[in-house]
Amino acid sequence: MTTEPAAPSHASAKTVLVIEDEASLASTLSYNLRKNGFNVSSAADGVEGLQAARRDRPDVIVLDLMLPRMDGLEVCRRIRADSDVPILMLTAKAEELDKVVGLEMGADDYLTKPFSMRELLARVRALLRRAAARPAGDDASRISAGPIELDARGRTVTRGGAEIALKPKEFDLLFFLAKNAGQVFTREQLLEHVWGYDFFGGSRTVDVHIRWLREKLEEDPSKPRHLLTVRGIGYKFVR
Amino acid sequence: MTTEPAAPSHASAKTVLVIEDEASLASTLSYNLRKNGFNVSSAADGVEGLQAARRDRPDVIVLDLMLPRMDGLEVCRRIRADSDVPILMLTAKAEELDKVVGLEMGADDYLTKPFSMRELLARVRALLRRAAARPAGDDASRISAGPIELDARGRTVTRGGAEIALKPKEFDLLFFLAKNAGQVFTREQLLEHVWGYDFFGGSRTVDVHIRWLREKLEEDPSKPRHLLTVRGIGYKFVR
DNA sequence: CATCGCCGTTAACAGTCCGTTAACGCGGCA
DNA sequence: TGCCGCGTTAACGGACTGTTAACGGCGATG
Repeated sequence: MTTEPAAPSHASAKTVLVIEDEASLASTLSYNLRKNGFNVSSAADGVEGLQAARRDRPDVIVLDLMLPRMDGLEVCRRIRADSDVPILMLTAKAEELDKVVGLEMGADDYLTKPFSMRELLARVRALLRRAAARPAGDDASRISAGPIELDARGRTVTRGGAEIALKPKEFDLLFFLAKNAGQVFTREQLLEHVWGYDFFGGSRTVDVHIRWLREKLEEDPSKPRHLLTVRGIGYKFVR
Repeated sequence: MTTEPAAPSHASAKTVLVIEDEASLASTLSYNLRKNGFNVSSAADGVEGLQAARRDRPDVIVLDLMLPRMDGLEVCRRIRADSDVPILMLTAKAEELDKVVGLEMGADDYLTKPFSMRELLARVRALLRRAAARPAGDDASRISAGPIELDARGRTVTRGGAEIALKPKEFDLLFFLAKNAGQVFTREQLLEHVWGYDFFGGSRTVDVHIRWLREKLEEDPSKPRHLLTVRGIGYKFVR
């Protein structure tokens, strides 16, 4: 992970996070982006990329589909779990389009290799314009429900101002449910969205995490007011 | 709009609406889509395209950005006003991307000319897969009948704003009847649609559930106004 | 490199809720 | 009036969920 203090950084300069394992491409991207006035940070595999995304809060992310340690789709999905940052995906072959269905995973745009720097820059700029045009309060990084407040940026939860310590999975699950408040999800849906499409464990895991969340969030865990069971279906979060 | 009972839909040929003014491209698109098993309808300008979209209810729309009479963005926006049909936009130059911001307008994907038929087909298929994967009940998920309101996403029912607790089967049965309001169903039909084709129990089960629903929904359960008996046939829901 | 501690997962058990069925009563229709 | 269809109730058995605890892995830490 290279977090070189980026070149001449204007106050208005936007930061691009490049997640790309192929060294030559990564440096070409960084060079050209910097030359065009962007701050650039980079990561060489999926896990580092995810960490960098959460830490650096870039304005745009350029994300390769094929990555060591965690593939691009999974990275994309996890970033999307608590951020609306525009994501431009890079795919090696047109055939991978089928796999991408990337927009479904939450990517905002994609490019098929090989591509010109000119095109990449155009798309990065387009994504930034889009993001700028988006209403400011549209940021889904903060969610509140009664006395409970969620902050995706710091991954913190407070109830009545007091911070509540949640384990990573607990936070992910709670945040997903809160983001889609009012909607019921089956255990399988929750596993797919929160745990990941490649999770093959049993669905009772969800129950246990719900139990723990209730213990920490609900006034009376045996009579939950927010994390509700929908018998025969699954769970939902209500404000 | 057909009012048949919503039954499991079998796989059938999907319809693509092509809205493109350039005749040679339009016919190439139609030819290739048909060759690949799609039904194709087409329109040569924006106004016709919008009409066709509303009339034909296609499964996917391929929409050129530059069109006579009404441009693609406007068509896209108007289609989105009352439909979630996937839209694939075609742009003449990469630079138009700037203008497109197409996804923001509600398009689901786009292609820059020139493109290969192979790529177009891949993207059309990807859009169809996306649409198919989208949870059913994602639209038409809210039904109201007088003071009674149904929400499929949260599986909640309210009467006059107050939430009514229903058991899983009760909700399924009510939702099915409400979705097909005005139509009479025999007990066997209800068992097939609500319980499932593999249910082998007796039909009196339906009666009991109707009874329970009346108890919870009707002002005077002995004189139901919504859940009506059709003697000798079965039941129906009226608004 | 070893150890510790945290977290996620799983299994097991208990309790609750729900769906089904049977039985009886009532009312309409022939 | 007799039969058939429907309303109504209660009870049983099973499915689903709540709850707890133990296990194993993984990263942190020294």
